[in-house]
Parts: sequence; structure tokens; C-alpha cells
Amino acid sequence: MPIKLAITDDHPIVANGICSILRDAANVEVTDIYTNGTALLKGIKERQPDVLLLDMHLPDMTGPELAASIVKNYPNVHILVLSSSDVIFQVKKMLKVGCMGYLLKDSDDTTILQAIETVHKGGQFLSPVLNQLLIEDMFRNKKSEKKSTTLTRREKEVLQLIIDEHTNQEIADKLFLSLHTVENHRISLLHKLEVKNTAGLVKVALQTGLV
Amino acid sequence: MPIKLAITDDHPIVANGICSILRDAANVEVTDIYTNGTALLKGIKERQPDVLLLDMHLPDMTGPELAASIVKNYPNVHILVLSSSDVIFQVKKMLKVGCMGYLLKDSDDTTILQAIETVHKGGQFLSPVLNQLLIEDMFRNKKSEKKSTTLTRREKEVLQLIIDEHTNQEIADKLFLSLHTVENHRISLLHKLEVKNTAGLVKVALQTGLV
DNA sequence: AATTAAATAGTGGTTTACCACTATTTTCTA
DNA sequence: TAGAAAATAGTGGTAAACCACTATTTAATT
Repeated sequence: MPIKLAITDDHPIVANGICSILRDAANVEVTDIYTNGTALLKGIKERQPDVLLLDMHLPDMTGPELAASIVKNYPNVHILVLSSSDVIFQVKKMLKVGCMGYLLKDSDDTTILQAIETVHKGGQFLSPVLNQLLIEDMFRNKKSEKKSTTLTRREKEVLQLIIDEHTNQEIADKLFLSLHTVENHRISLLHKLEVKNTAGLVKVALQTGLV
Repeated sequence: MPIKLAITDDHPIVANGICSILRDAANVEVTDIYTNGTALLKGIKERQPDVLLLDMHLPDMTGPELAASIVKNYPNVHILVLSSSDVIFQVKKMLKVGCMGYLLKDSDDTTILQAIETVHKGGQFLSPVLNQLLIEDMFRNKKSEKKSTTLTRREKEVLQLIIDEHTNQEIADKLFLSLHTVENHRISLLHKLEVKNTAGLVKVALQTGLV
């Protein structure tokens, strides 16, 4: 029997595209299409697909949160992440929470089909470019194997306010903190996200949808 | 005879999605699919479509540049911009260079078809949310009607290096400029993009695909 | 109950960004 | 070819970011 595939993407165009690509594939059947995280969590209670093709950027929740929740509650559903971002930080994050594959949106038809089949069989699949990027990343960070790239509640709050163009002093006032505390959070962010300055913080945050 | 439509998008999934949506539409025929700006400029020399569905983010050139070039050289090709960004700055920019419509990627099938038909007939089409946003924007900026939001060559170079996390001094060294000159460009950027600091520069640049 | 991570606040300092000006030369374009 | 826009460089200054530390209190987790 064919692989039951659910698609979650807020762009109907993308969902349609995948459907049309898979129309000719006899071994894959698209059983559900969701356009946001809430709908997905609701629908998956009733009907669990074999493979979930999950868009990274949804309007209502972040990719890692959603993926973690599904991996935990429905371990039989294999998640294949669909994203247009090749930011390695994000790729690692999704794999860490238990996703079985990470597919870039510029993939062609056969790659997509192959990825779905591989993930369904319990294998792992990465878009070819990502393999190389991940390896390079490992060489760069031999040491930092255990380093947690998860931001704390406060760090996320501070990061959001930085993106909103506030100064440390303004952030301190808003959150009722000392200027020093905000500075500390800011420097933690620089270290955790491995960037050099504010520009890097904003870039990574926006590219990875951290906030 | 049907409307000849060319699609330019670096994601095959999206291009496929549009094709599948239009498969049932008798009055539209997809004649060409391009995955980057260079290919588009090459192909359009030979075959000019009635409507060009143009993705905002292409790997090799920016949306405004590409659109401006096509409007100038092929005035009969009506451009319908396809973007996932509702940043009003960007919408205005594309309309200003002569695009006939701006369609968000979360549009449904009928909206897409309607947009193509409208643009083909010489009309203008905006995704519904954008109408409201544009009106709000006009009220906010009654004054700044004439303000040019076009970045100069040097400003773009500096902005790119800022995004790459370089300091003003590093940028000066790279471009063989005085530190003062770089500072001036940076402040011009702050004014032109109407942001308060580096965070704002990076945010706007990434969200609008300026660089 | 003990350990760990997170959040808080501080000292003391350097570097960088930001701002308002003026001014010359170069390049574009009407 | 005159005028405008862009690119260049400067003065002089303030505000903010960045950095390496130490240290206490408050959650969270085993």
C-alpha cells in the first residue's frame, strides 16, 4: 500500500506543487494538507500519516517546537523538514529534535520523492549540499559537541527586542532589568549563535526563524 | 487564444505548484519556466510571454533590478510579482519600477488565476492584505512622497559587508576607503531605510532582499 | 536534598557605532 | 555643459556595544 503523506505548509502553491509532483508516483498518497501548526496538531490526532512533510516557517509556531511535539507524541510519524534555509544551525536543531530528513525547497522532483521514500523506510535524508555543510561545520566545532544552541526564555526576549531596534538600556527598562543583565544576555547570544555583533544576531535570528 | 505565462522561481516546487493550479484553466498556458534571472533574460529575448510571474528572491539578481530591466526592454510583458514578503517597502519598490501586480505566496488558486487575468488585461492586482497595508503606509508617510528609497552602488556594498558582520574599519580596508566615508554611507543607509541602528539595517535588508 | 542551569547584577574597561556638520571631487544626466 | 547626485574625507563629539571577569539568587531537574 502507498505511503501516506501529510503536507504542512502555509503556502497553497507549495502544497499544490508537491501534490502535482507526487501525482505520478504510485507509491505515495497525499492524505492531508495543513496550512498551520494548530491545524496539524488537531488533525494528526485523528489521522497519522507515515511521513510528514513539514515546512520550517509556519505562521503560528516555530518549526522546532512543532517537530519536537510530534516526535514525542507520535513517534511513528517520520518528519521530513522542508525549508528554503540552509543555515546549518537550523538544520542541526531540527535533526536534534528527531526529524528524519531535511529537504531544501530548490530540490527537484526525483529528489523529493527519493527523500520521502527514504524517510518512510526509517532512513535519514539530507539535501546534498547540506551533507557538505554539516561536515564542514563539524570540523569547525570539534570541541563544542555538547554546546547547547537552545536559547533560554530571557535570551529570546532580549533577542526579539534587539531585532526591534531597541538599545540595551531600553531593553532593560522594558523588562525591568539592570543594564548589566541585558548586556550579559546579549553576550550569551553572541556566543551561542556564534556571531560577532548585532548584525550577526539579527541575521541568524531572521534566517532561522528563532523569534 | 490563451494567455502565455512565463514563471520565474528558483524553487521547482513552487513552479510546479503554479502549473498544477493552472492546469485546469483553459485560458492560461505556461510557456516557459526559469529558475534564475540570467536564464530569464536570455530566454525572454526569444520568446516573450504575455504575463511574467516573477519571484522576488532569485539566487543571482535582486527583484527590482530584474523587473526594471524587463519593463524597460519588453514593455509588453506584464509582470506579476510573486513573493512571500508583505514588507510594504518592497511592494512599493516593485510597483514603482513598473510591475503590474504583487501576489503573496499564501494566495489561493482562484486569486492567482484572477491576478494573472487582471494583469494580462492591463489592470493592476494586489493581494487583498496589501491594499490595506499600502493605505496605512500612505497615511504614515504623507510627507515623504518623493523620498528615494533606492540605494546607491556603494551603499549596497557597505550594507552587504555590514550584514557579513564586518566593522566600519574592516569595510574601509576592504573597499580601500577612509573610515569616515564608510561611516557616512552607513548613516545614509540608516536614513534611507528609516531604521535606528545596525539591527534595523540587517532586518530590512534581509526582509526585502535588498542585497 | 543536591546539583545544574538560568537569571540576576556588578566592576572596569576598550572598541565601535552613531550623529551633525562641512567640503571637495567625481560621475551621471537632463 | 550646467546642475544634481554620488562618492569621497574630514572634525569633534556622545552613546552604545562589546568583552572578561566575579558573584548571588532563583528555578529546574535528578
